[in-house]
Amino acid sequence: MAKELAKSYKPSEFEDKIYDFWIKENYFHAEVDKDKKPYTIVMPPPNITGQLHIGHALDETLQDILIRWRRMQGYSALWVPGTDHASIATEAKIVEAMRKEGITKEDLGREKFLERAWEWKKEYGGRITKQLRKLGVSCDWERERFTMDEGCSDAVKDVFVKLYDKGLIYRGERIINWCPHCCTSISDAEVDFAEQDGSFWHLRYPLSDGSGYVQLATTRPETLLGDTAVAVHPDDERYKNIIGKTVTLPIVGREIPVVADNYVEMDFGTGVVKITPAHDPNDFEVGLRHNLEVINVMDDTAHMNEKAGKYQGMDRYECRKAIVKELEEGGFLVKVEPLKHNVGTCYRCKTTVEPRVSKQWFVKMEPLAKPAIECVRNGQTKIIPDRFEKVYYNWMENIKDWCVSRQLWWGHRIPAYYCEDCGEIIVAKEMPKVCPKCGSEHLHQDEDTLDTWFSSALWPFSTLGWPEKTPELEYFYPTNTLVTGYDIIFFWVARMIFSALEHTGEPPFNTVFMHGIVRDEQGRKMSKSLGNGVDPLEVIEKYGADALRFLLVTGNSPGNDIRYSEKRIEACSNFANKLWNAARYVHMNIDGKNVPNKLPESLTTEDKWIVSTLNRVAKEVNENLEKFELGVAVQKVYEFIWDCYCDWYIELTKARLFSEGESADNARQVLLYVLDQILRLLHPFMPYVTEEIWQSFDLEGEAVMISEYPKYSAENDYPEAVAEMERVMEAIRAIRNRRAEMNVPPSRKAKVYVATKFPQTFVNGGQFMQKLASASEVEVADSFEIEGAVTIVTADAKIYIPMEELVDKEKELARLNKELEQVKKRLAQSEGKLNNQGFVAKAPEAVIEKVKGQAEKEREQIALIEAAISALN
RNA sequence: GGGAGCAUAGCUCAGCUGGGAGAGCAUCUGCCUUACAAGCAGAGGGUCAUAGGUUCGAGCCCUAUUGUUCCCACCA
Repeated sequence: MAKELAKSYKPSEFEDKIYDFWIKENYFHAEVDKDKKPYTIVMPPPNITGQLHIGHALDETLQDILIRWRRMQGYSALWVPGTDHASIATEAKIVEAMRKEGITKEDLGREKFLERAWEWKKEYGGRITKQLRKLGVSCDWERERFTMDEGCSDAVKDVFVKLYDKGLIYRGERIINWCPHCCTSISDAEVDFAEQDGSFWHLRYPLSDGSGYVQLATTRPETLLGDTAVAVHPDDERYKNIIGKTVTLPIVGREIPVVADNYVEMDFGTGVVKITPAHDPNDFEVGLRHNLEVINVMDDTAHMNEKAGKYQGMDRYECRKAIVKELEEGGFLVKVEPLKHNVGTCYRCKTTVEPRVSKQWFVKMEPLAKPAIECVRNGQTKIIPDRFEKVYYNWMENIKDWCVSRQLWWGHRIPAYYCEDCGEIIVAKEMPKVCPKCGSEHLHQDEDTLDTWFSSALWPFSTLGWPEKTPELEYFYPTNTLVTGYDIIFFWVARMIFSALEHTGEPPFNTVFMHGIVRDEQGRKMSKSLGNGVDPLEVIEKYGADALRFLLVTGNSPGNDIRYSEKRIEACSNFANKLWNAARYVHMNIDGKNVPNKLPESLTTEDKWIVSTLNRVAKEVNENLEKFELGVAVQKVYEFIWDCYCDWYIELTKARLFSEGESADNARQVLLYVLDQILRLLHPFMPYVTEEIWQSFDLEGEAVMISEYPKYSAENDYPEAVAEMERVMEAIRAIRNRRAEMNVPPSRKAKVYVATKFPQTFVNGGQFMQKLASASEVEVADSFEIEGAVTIVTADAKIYIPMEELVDKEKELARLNKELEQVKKRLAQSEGKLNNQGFVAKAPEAVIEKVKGQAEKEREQIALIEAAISALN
């Protein structure tokens, strides 16, 4: 590893090298270790079809921060990576590729198709995990899993069989959402509703007895071909007399009944609804209640089928046009009005879904949902932020059965077998040799595969070896934290919870840490169609992974969206550069001097100040991380490094390092010690640059990533030194402030007189005032009688700077008066509180004391300023 | 129709259990001070959406209103 630091910070020159080093040393690997406490995260498996996008970057960064932090705290920290087979998405990609070659799935056949799919997986499946590595993720690659690997597939079969045996999986003919493009059923959760401009066609259906007609309206005239009734509300006086009669379906000529059903809203439209049980979920329900015939008029691709008569072969939208035309010609069309309405679309391909009756496998949800609700309600699993618990309950409490079968080939084939002779259905992990009922050898497996989410639902335990009782499962399960976006609560989080409870008897994780999505600079969702996506790999190339990670975590609060901006990432990169240069400063001062990495015996006030501040920051950062306030934690680390260490402490050491001796030696030790602690504190957030810097020093241990994370220690807390240092710092700031206001260049030094009740503090601090406040000399006493000087009043000191020619008496008076006003205002506030009976009676003691202290300081300041004013007059 | 989030400096956002409003960027001023000009030192800029309420005390808690984003359900 590098033993010296390059002149400038160039992340691209060392990030890959550092990652290889970690891998080579096997630091990411976690073992069952009874001497340590386990900490486990399972990675939400990215789709094998996927390319790394900024959303992954956010998700992985948050996980990596948590896992690195816990690892450094001494946990056996396991982060299980893996990928998802993504049945629909992957199959669609492969089919598309084949289409370009002019072949279809059917041309190839199932076997050959799957061979091709596995080939594809082999070629592209590793792409995304390679990209993940660029981010610096410290997951245990030895334990990488795939949802279709042997173990996960076994878990899937096991679960399916168990649920079936318990009666929680059944096969039935129901109305489901069908995607005519993907040619498969999809679950309710996979339907996205989108508002579309449509039309409302008002139609007239003649009564069969010739006594008139009923008028109704529809947004889907083509489904008329499948109508098997019209419905009215049972209490609707207008239509009481026609209930039980029949109407004759225009064009088709079929006689269909008028039924009465509560589903119809009297106030909407004409109060008459056409009923198409095969193509509308509500109509399907009505159909069940009235024993209506179900006539499916479309095929798999939403083209009209033989039931559509002369319209057979037409696409549903062509058919719509044709039907409308014919209705119009036949005098059945009353009017057309424009209408905005919500249309269900496939979440993968955005094609309008076609509700359709078909035979599918379902998971019975109610019995599974109950314990899953309880598990969150009683706090076994906590969702952060907790507002998402409401979303979770809402979904779980209104859940419908889950359609899990898919008419796809790529995925887990349903372990159900049918006897061709007696029709027996056998659900088992392996195909039986003969039918257990009739002994026939003619069996075949169900053609369908399972919803991708069926296997993802098992991910937290299937990846740890379940259903085998592995040592890993025993030790690392239940997992600790699940980090994911709020957009997949239903798809994934909810399903993992009920699956885990059902199959392992325990919740899959104790905390769900939700994050938002990454938006562009204008706050828009990043999407392919908008072309506003940011490629994380390009960002890494340009600014480094550390800067990207830092961007994603700063200002991040649980559950909230964040915006990406070029400006912000520059700021993050500048921060890494700042740290880099601070490290170079330390090198410059310690190289070749054999500086031990520990605190020296005797510490100066500024040493104690920086050590104490570090100590307190470490305490707070740990607390924030415990509470998943990662954005707050990183902010504190940032401020400590930039403001405390760089802008103050390093500057403070310059005076000491200027002259050699014990004080200089001690300063070197403190500089190094604090830098080491800083690198550890920052490491989970910016792993690469901290490691590169850490390795450039000769520190005890192998790597910062496996060093111990800083924590609070009482012995490193020096409250008095902190108070003293702050007095001096306040004075320095005040002097700088005045000089800046007066446009005095730093090169122009001036003698400084400090009148104070803390003489020793300012005598010690004098050297800093010389260095940092352009003082030529500092004199300290109880009081001074100085004419014609600039007067600066701080809480603990009255400072005079004689700069006669620069002092404009009028201006100085004006400034002092302004300051006097401000302090008086504050005093009035403080006294107001103290004179308030309620405040004194009810406020906590500490708060009252604080206000008293403030008031006292303010009175002193007022006296000092008034004295300065009268001295000028 | 039901629910949730957000509204704080010109911009993007923090603000932990109520106890004297913060950062980054932008703007302005002065500095190449031997780690860093990707920097240093300063300055200006806020009725914390509006109106009530609770409290000794509200950016924070409660109610209503407005604007905005999102989720769920879905009306034919």
